[in-house]
Amino acid sequence: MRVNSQLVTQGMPDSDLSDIRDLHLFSAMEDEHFQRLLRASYVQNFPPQIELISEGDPSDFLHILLSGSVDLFSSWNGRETSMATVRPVSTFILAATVKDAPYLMSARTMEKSRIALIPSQDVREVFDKDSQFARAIVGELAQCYRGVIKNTKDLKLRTSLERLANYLLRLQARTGGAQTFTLDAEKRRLASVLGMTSENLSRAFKSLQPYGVLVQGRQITITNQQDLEGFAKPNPLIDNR
Amino acid sequence: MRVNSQLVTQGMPDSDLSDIRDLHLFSAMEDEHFQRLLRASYVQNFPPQIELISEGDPSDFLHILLSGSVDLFSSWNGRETSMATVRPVSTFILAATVKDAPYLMSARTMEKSRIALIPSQDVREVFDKDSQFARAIVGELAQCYRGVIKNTKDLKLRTSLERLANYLLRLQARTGGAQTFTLDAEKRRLASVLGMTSENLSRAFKSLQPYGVLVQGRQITITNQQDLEGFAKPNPLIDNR
DNA sequence: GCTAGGAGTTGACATTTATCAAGTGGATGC
DNA sequence: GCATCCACTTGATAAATGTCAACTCCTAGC
Repeated sequence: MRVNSQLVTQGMPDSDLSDIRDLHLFSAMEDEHFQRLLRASYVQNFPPQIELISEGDPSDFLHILLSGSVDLFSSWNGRETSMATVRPVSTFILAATVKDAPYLMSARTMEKSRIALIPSQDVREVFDKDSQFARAIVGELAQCYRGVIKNTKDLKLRTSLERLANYLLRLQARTGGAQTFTLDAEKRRLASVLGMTSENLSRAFKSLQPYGVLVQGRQITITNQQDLEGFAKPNPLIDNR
Repeated sequence: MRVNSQLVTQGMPDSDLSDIRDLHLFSAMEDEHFQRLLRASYVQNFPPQIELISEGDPSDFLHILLSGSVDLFSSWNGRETSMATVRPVSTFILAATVKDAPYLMSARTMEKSRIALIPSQDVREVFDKDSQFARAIVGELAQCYRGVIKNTKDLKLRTSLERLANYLLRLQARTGGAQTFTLDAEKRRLASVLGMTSENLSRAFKSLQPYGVLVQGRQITITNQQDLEGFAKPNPLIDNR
């Protein structure tokens, strides 16, 4: 145990350890298995704009973002699109890890980021031993699955203007519900997340002005909550995420 | 055991039972737990065009399609889109069941269908007891998750023409790889699955003609495999599903 | 055989979205 | 303080996609 403990904490501060342990994914599992998971894990700091993962690569590590932010994106035929933004503290690329299948998305840091890397092999081994862990993974995967389904509904059922309006309402709710709040990403990334071009996003913001949306740089003010909600028609089966 | 066995087979023929048992999801679990699952389950035949599930409903049953076919679709603000097609033998709405959360999609039979219904409550209970079952659910959910991610990439990175071209190549592969094969759904449903209108699908088929696609009703012939693949640029990280 | 209905197609047109090119404006670095 | 860079914006235009209406064609039902 002494040795394990030594290895575990090698380069991994207690604060990181407890951040990870507190994640829903790891909170219920046995201590021994948690130690086992971290045996060959390590934490690393990355500068901004570093590509951590390229889609198609074998999934060698389960990643846990401890601080900073990570963009998950995909490419095809010279085009690229942002699929999601990872914010601390959470894991990413869990599905590839448990299936031992290639990553479907690439990942790059958006800012200076601190990331824990757990060997996928160990995740799969512990997953076979620890039922609590297996159950937590089920919960996590089901959550992720439902998130992607909601995103698909957003994409297929709404115009880009409607997607933007609902995005703003979700962001407002997520940041505390105040009338004024701040975009959490560059507008061009936001455009890509919403499935549109930067130019179109610019125009979309203007088109939302009559519905009570004031844009000043990254700062958004909802001047008429009712009008915006009337236009956006948010729906829990799409927007609760 | 006698009693259980009696209950289990009540209205559920052995062929159905073994079809279900053979599913990856149930194949490794303990017999006792399998019996437990089926205790309050039943099988029902549905006519075509019956709405089995409405999005937003509580997820009372895990559904297993034994024969026929089921359309999963979603609506918002008077619009509707097909999300996926379920073909036998497979389960659907697993994520809602394990999360005990409302369905995100509605489901309707496309043809006469035979469906087993397992109380979600039982699924969650057995899932807590049977590690093998929990593990199988992880595999299933990860698979589903990756499927939806691929679909999102398809939607965001490709034009409707490219989506159709790749759909045809996937269908061709799925049906055995012959030059000629048959569409497995109405064209209007196909259009909705691909995120376009029927009218647009009609024109898209015409636009693919120069690339070696011959359409005769529901029958498709790929007259120039190379040209079509050159245009479609299929990619395993999007199209292997 | 005839009719009615519905899926599919087609054409004309509108809307949405992307592309390209030329700005603006603010932040950074020397 | 000034030049440079880069995100963002704006306008003009093109391409993709949706809408509406009319039409064809097949089939189910009588």
